[in-house]
Amino acid sequence: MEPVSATRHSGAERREDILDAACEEISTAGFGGATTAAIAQRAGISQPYVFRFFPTKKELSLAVVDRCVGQLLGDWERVVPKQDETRLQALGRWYVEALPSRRTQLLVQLQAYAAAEDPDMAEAMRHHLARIFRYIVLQARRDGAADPHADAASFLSRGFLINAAMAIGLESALTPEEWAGICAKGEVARVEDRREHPAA
Amino acid sequence: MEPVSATRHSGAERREDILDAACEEISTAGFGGATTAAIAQRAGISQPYVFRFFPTKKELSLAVVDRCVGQLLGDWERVVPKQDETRLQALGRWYVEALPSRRTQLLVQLQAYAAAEDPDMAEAMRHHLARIFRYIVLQARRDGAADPHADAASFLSRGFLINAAMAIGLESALTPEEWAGICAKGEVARVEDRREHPAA
DNA sequence: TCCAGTTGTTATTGACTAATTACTTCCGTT
DNA sequence: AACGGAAGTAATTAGTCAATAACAACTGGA
Repeated sequence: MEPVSATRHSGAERREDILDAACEEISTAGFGGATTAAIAQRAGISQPYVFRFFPTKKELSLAVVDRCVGQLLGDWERVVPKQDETRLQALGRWYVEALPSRRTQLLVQLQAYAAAEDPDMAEAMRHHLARIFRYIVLQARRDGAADPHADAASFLSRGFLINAAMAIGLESALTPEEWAGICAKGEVARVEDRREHPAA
Repeated sequence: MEPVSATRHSGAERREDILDAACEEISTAGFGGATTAAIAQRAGISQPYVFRFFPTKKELSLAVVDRCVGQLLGDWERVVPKQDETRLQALGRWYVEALPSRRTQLLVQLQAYAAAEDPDMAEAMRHHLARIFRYIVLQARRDGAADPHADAASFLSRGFLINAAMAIGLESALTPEEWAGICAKGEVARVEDRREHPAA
């Protein structure tokens, strides 16, 4: 199973390690706050070695967003609707079910919108958002939706709310029913009747 | 009109100046990226003087989010529904119409979700999100909505999408009709049929 | 006029960070 | 066995940033 050497990896492997580590760091610290030192340490390499694969931090950043959006769309490709379930419903169900395991992936995207002061990042996100929107519209169309664009926009909106709520730890501050209410398009639990700091 | 001295201001005035400047800087650079030097320069004072009013950058940050959320709710209080318009529809209309003038205010909130690695910021945003959600539910209830929580969650979701889209400059990359489609709950224009980089 | 409180600045520091340079270590090939 | 390329590190640097300390100037009142 793979080379005997425990330390030396191939360039391609290291690149993936770095991207993995960068996703983790960026998901919490943001694109500006994540340091190449922390990314390197998490990847198990020295800080300067990062620059062997990505000439600047910015190129690494753009590679990270591209990867996360690609993973999201890749995940969605593999979602199969259950019986009596539309494609959009299946995507929505997956979104909530896979939330814990895809936390990093989604938080990186939130960070990317926040980092849009950089024109290159903004352009990248316009591109990626168009990709995602396009995919959702396609599925809505296959579902035979009367207004695929409206349904897609609503679906997308809910995703943004969920991402933001997840970022501030609302899922662990709410009861499962309340959290399900936030995620669902229909029923929503009575969040506003709780005390101001439910987690305290 | 006010003291003759062009340079010296009262403490209360300076505090407001600093908060104004901090909002501007944070809206683009983020909470981590905004520097006290840039904030001070924008406010027309020296960098160390900022710390006379806010002992740490973190306290300034929390004051900024509190201010922006307060402004949003304050703005909403002043919205009056037109004829044949529900309260929620009026709030939504205001949101889109006031977008250019309230850009900073809304971007700061996006930045706040991204800065939620800090537990204090996360707790503050849970608190603020609850306030906002509570207010929307109240209006939906007054409208006689069948499911005020569901309507409020949908309304809130749309706001998150709009904020993120605004952050990446989607409004200026789209035709007015397309942009209106993103903002509206009903009709949505065919964004996905455009070329990948519409602004280029 | 002098005092005390408020307004404000300059200079500095210690910590941190992206990026560069120069060097070393390992492995497959001939 | 030795050579060339790939994998990887240590040391450093120039710049940035939040926060502190010390000092200066203005203002209103007794």
